[in-house]
Amino acid sequence: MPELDHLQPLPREFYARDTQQVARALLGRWLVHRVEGQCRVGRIVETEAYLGPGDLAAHTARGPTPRTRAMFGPPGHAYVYLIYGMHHCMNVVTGPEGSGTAVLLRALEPVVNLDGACNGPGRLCRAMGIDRSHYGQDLVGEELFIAQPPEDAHFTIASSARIGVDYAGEWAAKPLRFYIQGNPCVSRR
DNA sequence: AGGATGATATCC
DNA sequence: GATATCATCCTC
Repeated sequence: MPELDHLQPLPREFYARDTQQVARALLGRWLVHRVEGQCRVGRIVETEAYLGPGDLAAHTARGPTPRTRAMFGPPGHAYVYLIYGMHHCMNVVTGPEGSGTAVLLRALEPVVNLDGACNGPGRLCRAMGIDRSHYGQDLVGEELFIAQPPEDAHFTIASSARIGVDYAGEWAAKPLRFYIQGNPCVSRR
């Protein structure tokens, strides 16, 4: 049983970097949600980078809208949205404020208190208990955050095209999905 | 392979 | 105000 009480949020500077760098750096770190008296923890094993206006696969491709306000906000906050009327997806906002960039969290390896599957962005949010009430929430905080795990395992990072963005023209093929090679919790494809 | 299910962006 | 679309998941 890991020492859950000692887990600390990564600092704002972690997120205020190049989005692809953050997407890679998030792999292997722990997503922590303190909710309903329990601490839910999953190890991030799959991410996708969304590079802001101009990235035709990004929600911010055509500039700010009411929905994407958080994604244009300061780094280290959550951008959560509802997709297909029933699934939530969680992103962490990256880069300088106003860049409209974020990293989608796509899959976790269960560590503590995760019931059911957590591979795939919708299942991840369901298992962690994340929904739109977390929209814009500061991840440099006590309730929902990302932490350095107590012990670091070595792994290899692989990349591929992002999933579900075939409509995005030449942006669909860019290798902006990152995952821990060989990890069984990575979503299919 | 197809349906669920509702918010959102973009049109009129 | 209408409608097409969607960074998905589950069942058939």
